[in-house]
Amino acid sequence: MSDEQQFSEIERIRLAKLAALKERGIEPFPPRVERTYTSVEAIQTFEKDETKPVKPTLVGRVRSIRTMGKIIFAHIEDGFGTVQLFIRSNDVGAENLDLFRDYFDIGDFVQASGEMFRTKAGEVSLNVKEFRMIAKAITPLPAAKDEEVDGEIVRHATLADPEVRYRQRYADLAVNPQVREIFRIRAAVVRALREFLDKNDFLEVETPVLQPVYGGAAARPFTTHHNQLKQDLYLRISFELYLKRLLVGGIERVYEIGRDFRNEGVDRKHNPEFTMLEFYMAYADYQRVMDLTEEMLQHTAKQVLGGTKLTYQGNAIDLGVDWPRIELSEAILEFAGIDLSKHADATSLAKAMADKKYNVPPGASRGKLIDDLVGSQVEPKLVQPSFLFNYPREISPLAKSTPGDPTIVERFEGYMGGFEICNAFSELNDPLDQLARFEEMGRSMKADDEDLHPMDEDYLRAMRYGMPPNGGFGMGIDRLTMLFTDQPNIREVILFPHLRKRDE
RNA sequence: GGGCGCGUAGCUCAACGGCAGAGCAGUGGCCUUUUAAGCCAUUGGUUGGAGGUUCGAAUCCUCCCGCGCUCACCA
Repeated sequence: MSDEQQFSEIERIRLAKLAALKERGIEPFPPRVERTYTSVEAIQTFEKDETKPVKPTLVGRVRSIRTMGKIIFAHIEDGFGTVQLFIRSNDVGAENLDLFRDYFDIGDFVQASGEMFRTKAGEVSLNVKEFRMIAKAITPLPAAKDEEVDGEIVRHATLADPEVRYRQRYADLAVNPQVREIFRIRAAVVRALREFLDKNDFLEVETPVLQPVYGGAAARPFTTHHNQLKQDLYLRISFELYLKRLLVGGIERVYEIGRDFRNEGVDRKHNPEFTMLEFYMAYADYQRVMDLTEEMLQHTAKQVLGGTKLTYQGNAIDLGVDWPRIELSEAILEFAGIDLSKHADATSLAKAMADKKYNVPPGASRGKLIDDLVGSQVEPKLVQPSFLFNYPREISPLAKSTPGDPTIVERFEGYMGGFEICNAFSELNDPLDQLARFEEMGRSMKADDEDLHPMDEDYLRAMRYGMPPNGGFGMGIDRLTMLFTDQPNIREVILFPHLRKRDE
């Protein structure tokens, strides 16, 4: 394929400009640049006292150009804001003005020096004395100004196609400042969580991503292989079993923030790799963890948003109140109209659900049915932050049973904005009970080979050395970020979300 | 995996069986205080791909590719 075919007309023109610059002895990609102020610093410094000269050297990407004969106005954008360049033939010389006009394009990175001043229209700008190219752009940025037909609404037509936005996130970020803001908030969320846990004496650790035995959650793993060891390995689906090994080792409070990988369906709440926070706290139970969860998320909201109130998809949410704690069976009675105490087995519960016209997966266990009820009838209604607690044992193999009822475990999930954000329990620390649970799971899994989970013998050995009673917690950082940035889709808070491969 | 929808110029979108268009971007020109600059001129398309129906297909049909929504799946 020739260059003629693989480059667009605009790109060919820009390549010609690039060649022309080199021809004139100008290096379009110099190795070093100078900068004495950011855009915002230059403007603010000047505004403090406009009688005092401010002579900055600025850098940035050209975002607009308005040529008016012997003067040129252009806006450049750096990582902090934008600033207008004022380039006048009288100041830079006719030759340089022509150079800018003929060879500089929107998208190019430039360096410019001069003196700050205020234009007749009132905008603080740089009166340019010298400028130079510091990086030439070949491909035009996917943005353009747009004009409403009836002249009412002013709108810039920037990249909107979700497919291109995700596949070419660099272009999305370059033209959509609100997208950059999402990832600043995301970073602030993680920072605030870390800060909170560090302050509460939790030790941050890193545990293996490549695991010989996967566990700690219900999901199919990604499989890989180590050549020299001649052994299959799995990308972790959770950190749980490794972090709890550390409790055995005498670390009382431990947490990890990192990536989990689950080989499952992709939708607006699921990406194959996602960021998880898990912490484990010795000598705490799940009620104590609920208290800490409330505190942690209130702290995070204050740090990130400056307060405890946020709006998610049109719903006002306040994290600042005491979160309601609703027993799971009560929530199901209230929101789904089914009294679990009257349906002690799967058959009976399935019938009750069918009577209510709820979806009933065939062959599901009672625990699975309850989980489905929560997901379809309860979860969407939990817009304000709240906890559901006391879950069925059969869907919680790592949680400790309640003292009064062996079929129920001390587990809670936190909900906000109509979806689950965290999952926690009083961790099971009895190795014999844990072995029984694994065997139980193994049996119920045999019906479906794909989901068969291996037994983690080493984890059981660790438990036999003695594990302190503890409360554990897991939370999806991506989903929390969705709430804090009011985004309906997880792809909006992941820089490079997974998409199907496309032949180009 | 199922259902529904979408895919047209660099970007945002029209045209919906009858000559493939607009705004912005680009290119050439005028313009020394613009900022949606303005004015004049102008380039740019295998309408996601392949096949079919038709005198004629961006438009209708089939298949494929990709994306979105949704359902299912997801201890």
